[in-house]
Formats: sequence, structure tokens, C-alpha cells
Amino acid sequence: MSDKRASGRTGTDFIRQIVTAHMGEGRYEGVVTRFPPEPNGYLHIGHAKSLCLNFGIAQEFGGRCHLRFDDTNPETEELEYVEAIQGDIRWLGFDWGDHLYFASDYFERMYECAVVLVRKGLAYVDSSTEDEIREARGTVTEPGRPTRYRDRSVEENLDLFRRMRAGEFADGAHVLRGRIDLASPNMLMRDPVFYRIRHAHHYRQGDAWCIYPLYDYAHCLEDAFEGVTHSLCTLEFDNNREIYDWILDNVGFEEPRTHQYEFNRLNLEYTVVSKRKLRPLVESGYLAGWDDPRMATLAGLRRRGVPPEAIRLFADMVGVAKTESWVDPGKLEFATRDVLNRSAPRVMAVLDPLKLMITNLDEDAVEDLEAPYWPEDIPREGSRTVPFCRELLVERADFAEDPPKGFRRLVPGGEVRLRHAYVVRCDEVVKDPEGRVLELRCTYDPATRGGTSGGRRGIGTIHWVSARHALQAEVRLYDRLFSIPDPEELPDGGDLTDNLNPESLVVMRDARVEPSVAADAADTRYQFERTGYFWRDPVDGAGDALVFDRIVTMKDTWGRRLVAEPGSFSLRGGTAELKMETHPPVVTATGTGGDDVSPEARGAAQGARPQPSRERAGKRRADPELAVRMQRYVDELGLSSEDADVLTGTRAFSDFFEAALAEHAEAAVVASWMVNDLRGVMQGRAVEDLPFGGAELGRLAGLVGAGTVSRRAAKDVLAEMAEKGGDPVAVVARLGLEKLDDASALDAVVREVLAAWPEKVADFRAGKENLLGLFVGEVMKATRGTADPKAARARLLERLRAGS
RNA sequence: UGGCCCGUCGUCUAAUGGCAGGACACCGGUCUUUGGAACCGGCGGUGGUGGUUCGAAUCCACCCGGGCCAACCA
Repeated sequence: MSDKRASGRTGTDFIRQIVTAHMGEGRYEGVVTRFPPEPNGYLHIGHAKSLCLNFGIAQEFGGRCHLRFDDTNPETEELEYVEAIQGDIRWLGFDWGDHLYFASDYFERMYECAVVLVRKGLAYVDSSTEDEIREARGTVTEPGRPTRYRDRSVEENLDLFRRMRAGEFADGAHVLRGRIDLASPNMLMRDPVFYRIRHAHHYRQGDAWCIYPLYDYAHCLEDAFEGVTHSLCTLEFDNNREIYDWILDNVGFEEPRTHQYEFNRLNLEYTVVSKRKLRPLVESGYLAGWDDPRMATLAGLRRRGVPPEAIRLFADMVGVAKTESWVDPGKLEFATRDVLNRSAPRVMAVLDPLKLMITNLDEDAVEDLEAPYWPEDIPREGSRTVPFCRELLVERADFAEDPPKGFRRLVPGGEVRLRHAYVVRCDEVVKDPEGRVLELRCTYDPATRGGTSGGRRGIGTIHWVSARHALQAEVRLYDRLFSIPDPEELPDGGDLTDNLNPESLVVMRDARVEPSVAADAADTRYQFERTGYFWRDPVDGAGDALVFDRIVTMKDTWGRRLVAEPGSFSLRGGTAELKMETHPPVVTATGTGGDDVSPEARGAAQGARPQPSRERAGKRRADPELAVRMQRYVDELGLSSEDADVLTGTRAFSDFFEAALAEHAEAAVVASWMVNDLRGVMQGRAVEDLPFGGAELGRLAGLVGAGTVSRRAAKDVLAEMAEKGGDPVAVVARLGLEKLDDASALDAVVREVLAAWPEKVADFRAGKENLLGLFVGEVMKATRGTADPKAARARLLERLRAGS
């Protein structure tokens, strides 16, 4: 395994930063991630993000990514899904090599781990009913209570657990629970169930087992067994991390072991991925299946023709963070167009044909025109011939008798260029008795062969096919399945179908495609010029029938304009987009979820005084001495009540403060160090676990007060003390952080800094004065924080002003 | 309501005490044999109030808002 990072994209998201840090410090030999699907459904776009993250990190860091089926629930899992999932992952472009695993293969080892916990008294067999257990677990505000089985002996637990495995009991008769903490504020720690009895047939294990482990127990062990280093999951598993660590630590896995990190899952607007919610749509036949091209499943996207590269690009664009995100599907569309623009040959197809007769051409004349597959800005070679003759078909939407302003297509008496062919003029419009346009009679200008303009300016271009030569085809125009950004936001008493976009599928049954496509591979992705990207439907278009799916529309600046001009129409634009304009999406039905705060609430927030925290107030009630101290800090020491509140949050913190005060009597200064700085370096530790005491902090404050150390450098000293302990005087000496008092030395640094940033200096002199912070920062950096920032600032200003 | 997580342009995401940047979307322009692509420009943001600091999106406190957790699902 190489420790060199693979070349290519190196993201800077927080997970990659953690991995980078771990690799830098040599914590693991190599990065091992995993993608752990449960084989009970199809993968969707959200899984794609996780796949890109896990496999991407493995690739970038020269590690590996396991594919592990998390098949611990025999009642929902099937072989069909494990095969489909593997196909989807390969299609997306990822390879797990030899590292294919199944959680069910670990059942024996998991059982042994459970025995270890039972022997340690950390797990017990509970024979309560499911309802009893739930009821005894308490609520988020009330602690749980033990059931009467919690204190069974180790021997009895061992015996019962063995017999559970042996099949002596019925489903639900007993469970194995962790013996952790029934009062934990984290509900998952209230003696979670590790094993349950299910006499069910497992698709891989058959009837070998009748006890099955639950997620929280199984997942961390699976990771640990495989030597996973970074176990990435979505935000909602945040609460599960505590149990993840508890089990691994208590089973005996030592550092460096796997750890769990949570990132934000992908939410796509206008789509739903919930299996449960989508199932009725599939079963009712509204959707053609789990691979319906309108679905956000990988199977659906694949059938639709979205290239896997586009999905990977999309995942990159979306990024990874910890904020709950709702992504506009326009981003996926952009990624799709971006890939297809470079890779899809252009051909012509007419979706809604209108006859166009070239009256100055002989009936049997046929001219083969050469038409390049690529526009000039795509550096690819290749062309096909398209037959040009008397009777043509053009797009009905490309003709208007009464054109909207700015219309650049065919109008009575007007001219238009036929792509790759000739300029034609519309001489006559033939209609049926109802007034419907039947045919356009035009004359062409032979001097404009190949589409040259013949001196005309500002002329439009439309696509066409030869009526005689074109191939008949069915074209399916797909649009977003739902009409509102969050389809799961239901109207009162409504269901998902209320939010369906009625025009998510429009079928053009009598479309015509230029004849050249007959010779192409069936999986060719095309751009039908001016209408969008298409390919043959891999299911219904697999045989002789030409059935095309629209992968994505063209970006449509004209159609966008038309929205503002009622009565107009567009040939490309999605209907949902039009809808969005006419019916602004209702974000919440109740009106409670928006980001607007009522004026009253805002006013109240502004006027609110800082409140002592509930937790600290509670501590002071329990310990009257703390309350006395808080009062004294305010009355005698003159501290703000906020600072006094924080300082008296625990006895230890308050003691620490008093010890510091004994060394340095300026209460406000010491309090500030405690409240604002010390808490920052504690990193979740309790104050009594710090490797230094109050006296040291007091001395540090004294050093700053005496001018021995700048406040800035003192923060670095504090950080060093928090990490390694030590007396501040010694740390200052060791690190060489005494304050820089030499004015000429400071001036030298100031000159160096200004010389190093000539453009910024110019910008500053041109008026961008907030650049001063940059310069001060550079001086502080150059002096490792030992300069006096005020002096540096003054000197910088002097030189900056002098030079203007 | 107890605990945990999270608040940066409309959306997604950078900035790890020192220049608030990028992408999508939107608007305008150039170019164009696709109303595409490309190129140029514009719009637009640190939830609030205090505090610490020479300097705060970043550290501290409080408030507000959003999410997750009380399956023998994952």
C-alpha cells in the first residue's frame, strides 16, 4: 500500500481533513473505508454521494474501500438486491476488488463478542416483553427503570444466551441487552438491545441462526473486524456514535481502531427516495418500476441515460459538510449537460412534425448533405450525411403565424436557416378548414448551401428531417416527478400523489429522427439539436422499435423569457419550471417552518439579557457554596454576572479560578482568561483533567500584565500548556516567546511584510483599508506572535501612509 | 420538554483569529450555422445580542431558528 496520495481531486471537506491529519501523524497504516448497504432495496442518488465519498477517499489516499452488505435482518433482505446493488456500484464506476463482505458471515464472531460482554457483566438477557422494555426505557425527559431481569447472574445470562442461540425459545421470549445506563440522556445508551430471537430464514445463512444482532451492536464490530479506519455515515447516526465506541472499547478493540464520522446526506428537491413512500407509485403502475427514468434511483438514472460521470461530478459539486442540505436538481442537470455536451454527437430529430414543402425543388431530387456531428467548439471529428429533398418536416413550435417579440424562427414571409442545409423563405401557409396549420410552402435559396447565410444577418436556425427518409420514433419527454420542492410536505389529509407533476412524462408518438441513427450503437447518447439530450430506452427501445428517452433538456434561455410572456410556448423547457413561475412553491403548509421570525420574537430576542444557563443554575442550587461565590464575584470582584455564572458552573472550575486569582489579583483579567480562552483549549475535558492548575494560569496572566509576553503569544503558551502542561515561565522560555520590544527589529519586519505584498499594499493605498488586518497578521506570524500588535499596527500605518 | 448536531449569497460549499472566495441559479453583454457551448460582467451572504481581542464567520455567553434521538429497523 502506498502512502502517497493518488493524484487527482483532493477535496478539503472536514472528513478529508481528518483523514489527512490521521495519515500525517501515521495513526493508521492505510485508509480503509466501507460502503455498507442493507440489501433490502435499490440504491439511489443519496447513496451515490456516499459511494463517491467512501470510494473517493480510498482512491485519493491510496487505501481501499470495502463493499459490505449489512445483512443482519433476515426479514427484509434478499439476494436480488445484493446483485442489483453490485451492478449499480460498478455502473457508477467503483471497484471494491476482493473486498466484498457480508455482515452475516461474522455472526459467529459477533456471538463470541457478546459472550465477552456477558462475562464482563456488561450484557444481560432480558425476558421482558417488547412493550415492557419500551415502557421501562423512559422518555427523553424521564430516566428509564430497570426491568426485573437486569441483575441476573453472569452464569444465568450465559446459559440463557446459549439457549437462545440453540433455538430453545420462541421469537420475542428473550433479548440480549447491553447493561449500560438507564438514565443516560442519550436514549440509545439505555440498555440497547443487541440480539433478538427470530426464527426466520436468512437468504445467506439459511436456518443456521435464530438470533440476529441489531444495527448498533453489529455495525461497529463489522467495521472493526475488517480493519476499517474511517466509518462514514450520515448525520442521523450522530447519537449512535456513543454506543459504537462503547461496544468496541468494551469488547476490547484498542487504538488505533475504527471511528465513526457523520456527514450530511443529500436531499434533492422535487424528489423522494423513500422506498416506503415510492412503493405505491410503483405498484399502482404510475411508475414503470424502480428503474423508471423519473426515479432518483441509480437504476432509474441509468435507464434515463444520465452518464455515471455526471453523477460523480454532481457529488463533487454538492460537497460534504455537516449542515442539512437541500440541493436543487438543476445542479444534477448542469452536471449531466456538462458531460453530455462533450460526449454526445449531434443529430436532428423532430418531435412534433409539421410539413414543410420546398416548392422550388423537384419532387424526386435528393441531395446528401454532409453534417458534422460536433459543433466547432467541441474538438472532435466525424460527420454523417443527411438527405435534403422537397418534402421536409420541421418542429411545429418553430413556426408562428403571430410570433411573440424576439421570435427568431419561421413566420409567414420570413426566412430561416435549415441547420446544415439552406435558407428558406415561407411563402404560404396551408391550413385545414378548422384553421390548423397543415403545411408550410417555402422556397430555398441555392446560394446558401451548407447553411451559409448568403449575407443575411440575425437569421434564426431550425432543425429538420426529410419526410421521406426520416425514421419514425417514440420520444419520451421526462420531467421532474413532483411539482413542489419538498414532496413529502403534504397538504392536510393529502398523500404523495397530490404533489405529482402531471407532466412528468409526455410521450411524442410520432417523432421523426434523421436516418443516420439507424447505423449507431444502441447505447449512443445524442444531442437532438436544439431539443435536448436523448438515448434509446434500454428496455422498450432495445429491439427494432425506436424509443428515445430525454435525458435532460437543453438549457433554455428563450423558454425562460417566454414565461414572462403568456401565450407563448417553448420546445425545450420543463413544464415544472413553468409551474414554478405560476405557482410559487409552498414551503410549509403550517407556516411554522420558514426562516422568518415574527417581529415580536425578533424584538424579544434583541432585548433578551444573557440568562444563566439552566445547568449551571442547577449546580448552584445543589451546592450553596457555589451560589455564595457567584454573588461574591459580582459584588466584591466586580465581575459581570455572565462571567460569574460561568465561573461558578462547577466547584472545580471555581476552585481553579480562585487558585489563579491567588497568583494574579486582577479578577477581571483572570476571569476573562478563564471564560474566553481556557474553555477553548479544554477540548471537552474537565478543568481538573488539565495538565496544569489555576496557579499556572494566574502566572500566565501575570506575565502578560507585566509585559513579558504579548497576549497573542500567551494564547499559544496556553495551548502548549493545555497539551503538555508546564509552568508558563518555562514554556515561554522554551518556546522563545518573550515579547519583541526592539522598535527597529519590529520596523524591519514591517518592511519585509510590505515588500512581500506589493499588490495588497497598492490596494490598501487605493482605499481598501481592511487589508490592514492582513498586514498585522503577517507581522504577527513573522514574529510568532511576539510583536505588540498595537505597535505593529501603528508602524504599518505609518509606512503605508508615507508611501502614498 | 432532556441530550446531541447544525446555522455563511436564493441553493450547495470554502475561509481552521488576519483579503468573506468558488459553483449552481438568476440578470446583462460578446460570440455563434444549436435561443446550445464558450467567454466577459453583474446581482447577492456570515441568524440575533453582548463579550474577549489590535483584529471575530471563526473564540466565550445568552437568545432565536432548523435537524436527530424514546424499533426486538438500518
